[in-house]
Amino acid sequence: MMLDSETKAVELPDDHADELRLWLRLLTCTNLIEGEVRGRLRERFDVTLPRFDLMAQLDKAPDGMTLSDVSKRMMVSNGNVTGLVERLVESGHLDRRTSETDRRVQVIRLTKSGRAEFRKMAAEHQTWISDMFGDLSPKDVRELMRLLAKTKGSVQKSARRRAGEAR
Amino acid sequence: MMLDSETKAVELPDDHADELRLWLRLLTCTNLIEGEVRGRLRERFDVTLPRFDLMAQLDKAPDGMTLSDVSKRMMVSNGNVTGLVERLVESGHLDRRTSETDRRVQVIRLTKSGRAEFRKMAAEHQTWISDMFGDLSPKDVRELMRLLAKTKGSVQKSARRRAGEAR
DNA sequence: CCGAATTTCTTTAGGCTTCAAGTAATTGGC
DNA sequence: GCCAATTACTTGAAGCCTAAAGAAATTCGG
Repeated sequence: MMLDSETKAVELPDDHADELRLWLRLLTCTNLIEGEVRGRLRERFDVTLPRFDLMAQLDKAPDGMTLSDVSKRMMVSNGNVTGLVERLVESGHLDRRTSETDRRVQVIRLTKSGRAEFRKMAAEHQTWISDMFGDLSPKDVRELMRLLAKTKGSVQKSARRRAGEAR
Repeated sequence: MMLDSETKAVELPDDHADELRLWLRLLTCTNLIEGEVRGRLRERFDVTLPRFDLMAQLDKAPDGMTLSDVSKRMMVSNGNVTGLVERLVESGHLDRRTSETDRRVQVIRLTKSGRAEFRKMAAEHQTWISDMFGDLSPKDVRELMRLLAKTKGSVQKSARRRAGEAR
């Protein structure tokens, strides 16, 4: 049983409604943006969001990444990455080779043309995002960054608590 | 952003990097929470998140909803709802009938047992969310709500601009 | 009334995603 | 060296999801 050492003096009688509303609003915002990005990527470049995300990871790693690295970074399952990579190699965006030192490991990189194509997409993508956040002042942006960082930490702590319980 | 290795890396004057970082952080937070909720729903109730979300919509509508209503509320495609509803009717959680006044329309409701099961899940779900946001003060929560509302408005405005352009 | 346009839902094809089980390669204790 | 455990990835089954095309019912202008 988990006990919080920092006990709040008075907790309102189990009112968790605010947090729930916050979560729903967070989800709505993300879905709105994600849907918009998805649609624009398809419309402008005929590419899916997962493909774009994978290429974005690889663009930051000139020496390539293993499938496990990608899986962790993208927070998706291993099997998922296998399929995604398969299709991107097929279409010539990715290059894949078995590691010299560990034959279990597959190292993937962007091909030259894959990288060029990604850079074009990324530049436009960034302007879309900037446009979508257009109404927020620089101060709003900073404040949101701060609060989301705090949120992330809080969620991770909670997730660790749960993972710990499962022992 | 880095340019081609042959070219010199240049920071463009109109820098949108902050907004991009904000978007990535927002996405990370949402994914973390969503993944956690997904895992707990599966573990505790052997139910998927989309099923839970659909039941949540119906719980708020005692008189039922049409598939189109659900589709709009959940921000997913029509065809998606068709399949989701099919499986939930199959499992006895939902009741589905054709509207008396318009035979194109399907009205779906929670069954008695479906509602009971949902209420149990929802109660626990709310405590998970509350726990995950546990490190945020009431003031943080309010501030996040405010900023996300502003963000939502900004994104919708941008989306309308795009939709308008497509004429 | 008639037919064109619209609305509601379903179907289809393809892709994404997870979990769980399986295979292959490596590591580490003995 | 040997073999059990671990790690990296793949496969398979099921479900989720979208866009696009299609079917059925309704609405509305003329």
